[in-house]
Amino acid sequence: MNDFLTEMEFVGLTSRLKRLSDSLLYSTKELYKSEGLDIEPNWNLIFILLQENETMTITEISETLQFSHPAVVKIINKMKKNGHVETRTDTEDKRKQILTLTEKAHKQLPVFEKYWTAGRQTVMDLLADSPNFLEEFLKIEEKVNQSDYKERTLKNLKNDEHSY
Amino acid sequence: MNDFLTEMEFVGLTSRLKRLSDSLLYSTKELYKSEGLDIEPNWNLIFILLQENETMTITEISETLQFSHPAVVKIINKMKKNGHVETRTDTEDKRKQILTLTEKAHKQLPVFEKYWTAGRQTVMDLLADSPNFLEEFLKIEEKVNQSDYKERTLKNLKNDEHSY
DNA sequence: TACATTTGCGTAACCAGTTACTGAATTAAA
DNA sequence: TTTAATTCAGTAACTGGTTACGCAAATGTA
Repeated sequence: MNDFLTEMEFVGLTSRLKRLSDSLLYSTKELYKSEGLDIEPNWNLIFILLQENETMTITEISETLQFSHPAVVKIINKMKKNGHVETRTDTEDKRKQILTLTEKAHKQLPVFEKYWTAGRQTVMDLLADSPNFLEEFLKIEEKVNQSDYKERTLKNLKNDEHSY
Repeated sequence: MNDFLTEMEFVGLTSRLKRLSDSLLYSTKELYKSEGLDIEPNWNLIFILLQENETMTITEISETLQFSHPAVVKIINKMKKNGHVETRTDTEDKRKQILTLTEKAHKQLPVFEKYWTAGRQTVMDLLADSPNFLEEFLKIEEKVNQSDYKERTLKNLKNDEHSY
């Protein structure tokens, strides 16, 4: 493959992560498009949540997925436009939007699920030769969560200065 | 942490990859901003390439980094605006833009390199408890390169249908 | 009870990438 | 040698995410 970013080892990792994540994203979009499904990547997560919980609010979803709330607003607006999600304002707390799956969504779910199952299988295939990947990836996430790139780098910078 | 995406195992992986990649990206931007450096994430890759090769074209860089060429055009335009890169059209092939680092860039490089070294140290720290990560990540990249998510999922879909 | 603070969510502007298209220069082929 | 095909780079429009800001509703407090 002769990949410059791979040769860079630690330096290239961030870009490689983005490259892989983008590649999966665009490929998923293409898959749905070519198969004529009017859904998008990530929607499966919302579908799963709304199946499990019946009703949820924007904030609940954004906290569960650890997305910013405007991101969830955008996704939900698209799903409303496509007729997969309905909203009504909570009568007790009029700030809240109660989200539910529509009849149409429930009807189409079995079809969607075929694709999601195949997709899950793909991820399993991709990970087949990388038995420690999920576990080690989680460790990285936890570390970043605990202290992010900026904090860590500033600390390293300080340490380097002291080492004269 | 109680992360829904992690609980989803294979289903959540794509989103987790994006989450981590975004987190690193935004954190890097913030670092440079807070330290008053007028550079951006990824520019280090261009700097390294232009140090190693003296001159390169847009296409050469986009192939080396495996970015689309419009992405490189955008980055280079910013770097030109900041006075770190100069361009001139190749006299032999007037389509090509010859890119070089400016005097200013060379002058500032030692400062930048302090930050890049500290950043590389951060990535090493993040990977410290994940000794197989780079190796296994590479395997995933190679697999995706060889046959992407869409292709694999369509194949899985077909297999599932046959298994009635 | 009035007022300050917090919360929920919508909008705007931005960001780093993508694909699709274009035009000009080069190269290949008739 | 003319014409067709390819290549290089730039622009436009879009994507899924982000932060920053504002408004209205709910909650806490003097």
